[in-house]
Amino acid sequence: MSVVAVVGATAVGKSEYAVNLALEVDGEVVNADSMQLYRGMDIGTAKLTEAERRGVPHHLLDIWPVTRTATLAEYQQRALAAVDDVLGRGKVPIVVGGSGMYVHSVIDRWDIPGTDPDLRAELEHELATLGPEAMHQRLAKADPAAAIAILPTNGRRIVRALEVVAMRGSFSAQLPSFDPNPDLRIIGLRASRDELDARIEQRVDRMWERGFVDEVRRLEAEGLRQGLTASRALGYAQVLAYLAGECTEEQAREDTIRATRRFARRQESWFNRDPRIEWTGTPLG
RNA sequence: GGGCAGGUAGCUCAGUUGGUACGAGCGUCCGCCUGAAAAGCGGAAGGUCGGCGGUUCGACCCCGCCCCUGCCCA
Repeated sequence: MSVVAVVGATAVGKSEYAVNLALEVDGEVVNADSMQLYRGMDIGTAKLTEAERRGVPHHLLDIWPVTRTATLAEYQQRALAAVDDVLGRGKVPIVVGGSGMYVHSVIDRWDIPGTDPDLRAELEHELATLGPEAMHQRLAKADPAAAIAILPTNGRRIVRALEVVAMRGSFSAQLPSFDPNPDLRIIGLRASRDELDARIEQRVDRMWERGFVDEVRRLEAEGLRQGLTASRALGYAQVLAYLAGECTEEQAREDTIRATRRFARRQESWFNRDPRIEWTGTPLG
């Protein structure tokens, strides 16, 4: 095997599974979790501690400050470099994460158009003033196929489509292709709904026990609130709301559990589409 | 014991001057996803409108009694 990916819903046990696998096959972990990319976001992202990594090298953890806006193009570039580096040393890259798109950007080597900050800002502004319908109509003229694939209510995706149209002339709205690559194995971890929900609740409780609120407070001082991507992370967004006096701490905790559950459902529905995934139950632990 | 407010979807609440519940948000379920994705978005399922009786052609909306909740007065 040349590349392995470990995917699945949050809190299902991917990180631990990956370490075991790495020890078994002489592999190294390449992170594909969009939020573990951020420095200082440890408790809330359930980042493995140094000890828990048991000597297995982990790549792409803590590479960005919380103020940095994540871009998939940049992540992909670094992740592919990490994968190639691991392969070059004769080890097995194990791509681990619950961010479906991040995982696929690596294992399927998508061609990503990148982003133009000025153009993006302009389109965002137009979206705010004109509304999504008007923007959707414009997209319909520029790239009819894209307009059909994107709902008129989904402002964010309309903006991105218009951005790509401006940069590349068209936004090919095609379904992601799952190339069957014999050198690639994708392992999907899965647990029953009840078990997963219980694990999520446990994880959030443990976050609080370990001082999650203080972690958020610390990151807030480092500019977390201004970070476009990081400030929206599960748990962090809720605690920021609490710190701003918008809700009680207990509400923040409950909201975090709820939002995480919802996220897990979305992850399941995302990964269910990929026929290459070899599903397996969670190993005990 | 008396007064007031309220009992409508799993939760919080709208609503109908009596004519098939127009519901909303949240939750739940299902799905989308070409990249800010732990984000964004779409669809669906859920209601004997507290109970019983009465008035009426017809009541969730009117009347009576009862039950429950909260507040106030004794």
